[in-house]
Amino acid sequence: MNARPTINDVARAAGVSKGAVSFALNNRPGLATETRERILATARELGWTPNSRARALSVSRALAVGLVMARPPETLRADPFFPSFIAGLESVLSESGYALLLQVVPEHDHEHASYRRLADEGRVDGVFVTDLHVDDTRPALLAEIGLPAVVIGPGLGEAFWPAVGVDDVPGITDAVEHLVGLGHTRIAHVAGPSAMVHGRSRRNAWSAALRAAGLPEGPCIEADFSAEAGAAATRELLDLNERPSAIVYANDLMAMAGLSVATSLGVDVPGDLSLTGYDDTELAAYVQPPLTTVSTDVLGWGRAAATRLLELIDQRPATPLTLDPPRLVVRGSTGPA
Amino acid sequence: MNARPTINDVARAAGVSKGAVSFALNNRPGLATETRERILATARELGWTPNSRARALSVSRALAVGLVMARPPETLRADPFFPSFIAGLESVLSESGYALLLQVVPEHDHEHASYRRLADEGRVDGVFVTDLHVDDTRPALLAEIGLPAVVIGPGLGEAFWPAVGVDDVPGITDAVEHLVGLGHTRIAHVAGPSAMVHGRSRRNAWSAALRAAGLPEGPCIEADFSAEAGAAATRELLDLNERPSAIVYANDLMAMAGLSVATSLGVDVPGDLSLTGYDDTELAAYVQPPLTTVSTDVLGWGRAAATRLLELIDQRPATPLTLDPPRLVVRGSTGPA
DNA sequence: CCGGTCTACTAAACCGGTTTAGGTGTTTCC
DNA sequence: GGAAACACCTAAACCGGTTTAGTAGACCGG
Repeated sequence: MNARPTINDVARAAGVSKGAVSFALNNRPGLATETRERILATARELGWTPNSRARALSVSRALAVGLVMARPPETLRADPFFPSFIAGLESVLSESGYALLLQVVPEHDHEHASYRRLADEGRVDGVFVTDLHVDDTRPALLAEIGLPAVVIGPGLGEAFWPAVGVDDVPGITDAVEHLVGLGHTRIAHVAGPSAMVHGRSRRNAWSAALRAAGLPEGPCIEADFSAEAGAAATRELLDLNERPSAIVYANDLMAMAGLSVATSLGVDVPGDLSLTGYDDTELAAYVQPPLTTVSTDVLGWGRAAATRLLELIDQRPATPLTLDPPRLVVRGSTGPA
Repeated sequence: MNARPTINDVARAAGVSKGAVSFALNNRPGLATETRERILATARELGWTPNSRARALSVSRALAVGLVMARPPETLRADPFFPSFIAGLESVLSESGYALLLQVVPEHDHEHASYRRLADEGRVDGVFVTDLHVDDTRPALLAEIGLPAVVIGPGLGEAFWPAVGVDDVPGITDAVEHLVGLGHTRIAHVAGPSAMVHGRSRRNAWSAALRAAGLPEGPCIEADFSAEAGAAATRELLDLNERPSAIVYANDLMAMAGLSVATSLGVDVPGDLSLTGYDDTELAAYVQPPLTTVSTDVLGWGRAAATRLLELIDQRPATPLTLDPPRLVVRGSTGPA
């Protein structure tokens, strides 16, 4: 039944020692070419595959890396980020024989325990850290544990911490400039939580772009990336005495919810109000009017993050990684002021 | 640095043999209470944690299970299913000390190789199978390999294959009955791929519900669960000489895209046309009008699937699992005919 | 006082690989 | 011609647990 051949079986069949087989399989020097080939042939014949459990033990490596998602499932639910990101990670990891271990913890608090456990049990050789908070304590924890980690987030200098910079500044800047070009002067922002790095950085980018255009900072409402909060924020903005003529949202979900609110209040988009999102969700192109938004190369981030983490684990020097910059996709939700 | 204490260290510190420590930690009989407690105290003192690599090797178990997602990242992107499902899996797995291993393969073809590799390398003790196709060959493959597996999908008898039945019939039935109750007689369906089990089963449910109501089968267009296809299908339906007065979509994404198409064509929803979705995506409640849809307990499926798989792996008898049935959520997108 | 049973533990094998320390037999070099 | 160098391979230790076989000592009955 479970008679998967071991390295011992191969050794016996090839008439050599266990060690010789290991040498041959990892093509290390010290074997006659003829012997090496005989061993490899035997291994192939027997259908031998390495047992990663045994290997992991003997090389003191887990041959796996971890991704901890610390959010309530509800927030996770609509996130367009993870599936693509994971696909990107996987494309690199699987080629190096690494597996991806996933953990979901309901609350931020549990996350520390989660990382510690992964490390203590020797389940992973490194981890990815996403959704970085301002003053996040995880980097310190991971440094203390000595677990290689790559942070995925905007605007972190490589010097500060091994990170894959997912720079969202240019995307937001482009969106604001696009709106400015259309003649808008009152440009509002519906932000993500200011406690989160990517919430804050998008807000700062919006603010900086307005300043650069010589415009006053429009109203800004802090939300939490959810549809509900996006809808509420939009209602609030439309209730203002001096309505904004354009709103830059920190993600598509809030933008699409906002679009519905505007429509239901009889506000014409883009006639009376222009909207932009962020993420370029699949649905964004199919709402009415189609959403102008920022498309990002999440798959590419995944690949980059995985590449960097493997380099870190193997203590190789970091190779330069090129990430496609975010790209503004202009659709129907933005128009002249 | 990496001086995590091993069972040997504990043994030495407690002045006993390695085996005794193992006995104590797995509280097996054959140790004096006093000795056992001394060992446990020492282990606690030293901060010992089990090395799951070593354990995995010696018990010939991976202590991990796998989930293979075989879809192009684009399709994966907008899927509301996976994040919640994974959260459900994790809540059960982590309690049993199992890890979840994720694989993403770009095409369906690679999936077989993927499962085989996971099994051959001894990385997992079992797997979950989702997105079942009609005439899917994976169950046969997994049976051949001898890898425990749980299929997640609608309408599969437990007898046929260890499965967690995610029955979508009642949800679709409720939707159709709701529309019938509102006086609709021409009820169309925008289906998922008929090659996929959950595409087909939802279509059959729609068809059966109409028959039960004594209504003729309305037009049905096969799509692929994507926003683009949903929009196209809707356009096609609205172009018919005899327009349907209601459309039942196989998922929310297509329904929301369809809603936008209807709106842009000047068709009033729900005045001229009623629409229902499936999934109860976060955004569904925030489009205009809010989408009537079917809410499902994806988290619960995850928990159930994980529970069943662990039972299978441990060769324990299957406990009965209660799954919350899908629930129709009536919102603004449906109204009197 | 001796053989048998029971308790409480130890020693050692084992899981399936990797890696290091030898150990042959042949070649090389002075 | 003998020692050193080398190529090629084996034996055995090791990773950190689990598990089995075995043993020392206490206890018991006759």
